[in-house]
Amino acid sequence: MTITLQDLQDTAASTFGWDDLRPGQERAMEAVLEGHSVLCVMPTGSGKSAIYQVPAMALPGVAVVISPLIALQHDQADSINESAGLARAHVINSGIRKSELDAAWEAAEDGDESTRAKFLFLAPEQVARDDVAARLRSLDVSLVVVDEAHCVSSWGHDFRPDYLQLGHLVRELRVPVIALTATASRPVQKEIVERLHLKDPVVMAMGFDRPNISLDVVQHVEGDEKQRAVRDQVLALAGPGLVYVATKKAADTLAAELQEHGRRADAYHAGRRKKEREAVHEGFLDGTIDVVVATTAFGMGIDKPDVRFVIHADISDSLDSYYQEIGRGGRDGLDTQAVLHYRPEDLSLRRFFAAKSVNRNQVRDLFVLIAAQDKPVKMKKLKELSGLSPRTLTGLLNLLETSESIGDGVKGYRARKVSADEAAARAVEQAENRERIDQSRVEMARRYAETKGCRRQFLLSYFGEDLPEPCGNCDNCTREGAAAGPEPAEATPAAEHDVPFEVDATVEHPEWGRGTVMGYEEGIITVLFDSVGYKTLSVELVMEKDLLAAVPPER
DNA sequence: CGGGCAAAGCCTAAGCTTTGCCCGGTGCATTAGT
Repeated sequence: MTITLQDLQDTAASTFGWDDLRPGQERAMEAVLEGHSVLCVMPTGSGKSAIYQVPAMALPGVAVVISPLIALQHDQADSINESAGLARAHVINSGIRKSELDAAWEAAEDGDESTRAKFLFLAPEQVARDDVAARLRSLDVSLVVVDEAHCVSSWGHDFRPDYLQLGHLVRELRVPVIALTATASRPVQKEIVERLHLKDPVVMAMGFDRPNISLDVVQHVEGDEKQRAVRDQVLALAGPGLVYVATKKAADTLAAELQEHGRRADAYHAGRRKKEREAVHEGFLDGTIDVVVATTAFGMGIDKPDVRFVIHADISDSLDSYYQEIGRGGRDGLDTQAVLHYRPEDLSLRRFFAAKSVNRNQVRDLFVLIAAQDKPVKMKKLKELSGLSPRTLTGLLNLLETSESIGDGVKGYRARKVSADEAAARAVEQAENRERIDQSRVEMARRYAETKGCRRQFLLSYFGEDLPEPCGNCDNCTREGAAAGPEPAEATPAAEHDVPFEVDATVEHPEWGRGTVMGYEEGIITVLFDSVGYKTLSVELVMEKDLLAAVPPER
């Protein structure tokens, strides 16, 4: 039986009550029907979920949906089951009772297509289990969906290492993959495609610009004074809003202060009880809480259209994060404020978090252990043999695998022909690259905070997009004096066209190796180097000294 | 890396500065003990 676009439209209408599919949704679904994988970069609330829900419902098999937060999985499964009027979506995780777990698997294995489960929601940690992976392999799987796919790129070997193992599942199942995310710069998109082993994917990225969000940065010298400024600003602002802070303690303190001043505010961070977090989340959605003061814990899955301000009391760890956070404002298209309160000292905490170290001896020992096996060795066996914690083990395996010292573990890990010292060195190098890149992302956030040019041009250029004219909706564009007079700041308009390399071109630097041109801004070229991360160079200097060489694109 | 707190230091009693130390974000799963 061949499924047609018409079938999908029928399913969309009959099951979900969506009478019209948007062109972008149709294009993505068509690609899936043709057997292609799809990477969708679209803002929350733009109908991203439909892209997998409709085909999954129409196709005979089961869609395996990978999502980072169990709470989110339940919400999505519930909403599907409500639409379908039948339990077609099941959640599998450690908190589910045995009986329900059995029921979920049985529903997925059901021979009767009219009652068979259509969706299984799992976190990557589940997929990483050999028994779960084996059972998934035995199913008739129609699709693999990776929700919040940017996590594949941002959560490395130390936090949720199982995220990096998702590629194995994709390789084994050989079905179309739909990767969904709200924000992913070009390099992040590239990393998602590589990590998930997407072959020839259809990439659908909507423009990043959110012109209704005004961009401001307020510079501070003293910490106390910044704290007061943030508080006073929030007190003066109307409407639902978010305040991002760097630490849990700061979230509690500021929320309490706002409450004392009569604001309906509350704190959200991972240190609070589950019940409390849920209450804050719900209160924000239904309008009983106006201001949520949060750490990075708050964000994913929040779909509230009328957030009027997103204030950062502390700078984010990257512009990727920053853009994601302010992107939670103004989804309704109305005027919204994004204000960053900046102190250079705040960067130190971000640099601290970006610092990741790897124990060379530990990697070496693990490699020696794998090399000593006479046949490919499974995760479970390695856990016993090495005595390492699951997280450490997975993290080290990721490093050894991406640095190509061991095979991919799908049928067990096998050492390649390298010496143990070489393998350890490569793995350490791999981790150091990652750290340099993360540190350089912090550096780009600093440059954003300190730029004298149009903030939006800077941000969009970071995401590989060109905004030809200054936006007129950021502090640098509207500051007194900046707008007055004929093009005062734009002293070198001619240089704009005089760029040595296209955006996205591959270039080579004698010291930093290969990189990708990210964009231009005020006579500065930004290049993301594979091993050292973001670097900015003067265009004039690059041209004068021939600092960068063009690398022809790969065949 | 820097903020914040506690203890020590200063040098003559009560209060201020310096020194030393620890801590800091995201969530899954799992385990021990009620």
